[in-house]
Amino acid sequence: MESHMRDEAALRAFVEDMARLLGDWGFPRMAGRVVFTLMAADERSLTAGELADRLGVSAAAISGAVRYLSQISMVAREHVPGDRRDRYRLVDDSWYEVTVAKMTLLKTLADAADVGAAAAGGPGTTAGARLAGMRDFYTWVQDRLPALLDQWAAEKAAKAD
Amino acid sequence: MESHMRDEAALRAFVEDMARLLGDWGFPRMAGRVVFTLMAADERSLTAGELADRLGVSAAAISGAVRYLSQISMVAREHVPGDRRDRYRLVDDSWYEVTVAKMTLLKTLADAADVGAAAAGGPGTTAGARLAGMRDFYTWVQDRLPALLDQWAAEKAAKAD
DNA sequence: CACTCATTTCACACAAGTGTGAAAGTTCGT
DNA sequence: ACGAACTTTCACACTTGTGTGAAATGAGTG
Repeated sequence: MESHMRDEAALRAFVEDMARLLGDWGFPRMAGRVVFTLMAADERSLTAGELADRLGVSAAAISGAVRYLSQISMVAREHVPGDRRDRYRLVDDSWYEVTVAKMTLLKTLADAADVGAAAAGGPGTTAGARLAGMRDFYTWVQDRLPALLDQWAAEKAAKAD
Repeated sequence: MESHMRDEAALRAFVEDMARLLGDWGFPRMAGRVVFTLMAADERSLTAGELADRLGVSAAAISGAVRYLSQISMVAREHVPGDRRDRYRLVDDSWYEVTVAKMTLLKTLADAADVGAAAAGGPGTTAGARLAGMRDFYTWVQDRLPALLDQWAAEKAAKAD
């Protein structure tokens, strides 16, 4: 049946697309490739060698990428005793986690805007009022995001029944 | 009164911080500096020369930045007749607009995930199900963002009464 | 302990982005 | 039309990120 056929060429293109997309957003390209190779894998985990093979890149590139991804808790390293190879596994819902993590940017923006508003002379000045407005917007959005994400989790759980 | 004093040094630091922050997210640094110099200005608009002076950068750098910012509709160029200098003004709520614009990324991500899910063999496969989950998440968030932003606009309008 | 396979580190090449100075192009006032 | 003020374009230097091959390190096996 067609719907159960893996289109390897299309998947490679997909991985590359996503890596480029994340790359535009400041995410290291190779790390993006690794994440989406794992996403696109039917196996639960892959070795560094498998990742290198599927991506056609050097072992060194994989090494750097998985180190980065481990640090930010996006992949887990599984050391199987009795095997020289480490296995790498995606942390559950890692793209969800990434999204959440990226949202800390909102707090950073809000904080910076607050500092700027004060430096501009407070809300009594044109610039101060403008920067305070920016701060309020990002603060407001940030405050409401957790509830939004909870709602997603709840709907997903309901669907799974 | 202290609260009406501009702290120029702190504002320059603020501008640089924000530019670096946006830079990490794929936004051109100099364009970021220009945006936040305008945000931090009490004047409604600034000339290229004023921007260059305040930032301590070359006129060429300003030229490139405002061209970029005009293209993405973040600053408006105001050509005052009888004056050789162009004036640059922030489009209202431009940081809000930027945020909204960036959210188109969610659709791009969802679309790419959909393609990936199909290439992986559909929801019957491990990878296909995983990618479909990613697609569903981004689609869901994207669907709910407009309402969230409308709510902000409504609350802001209510406060302004 | 020596052997072998897997991973990491390192120096390098290559590509992309960033900002500058100088020259060229525009626009207004006279 | 000329000159002055302002802006844009261009070639260059500098920095940063990216991935490679080769050497070094680490881990299991006989």
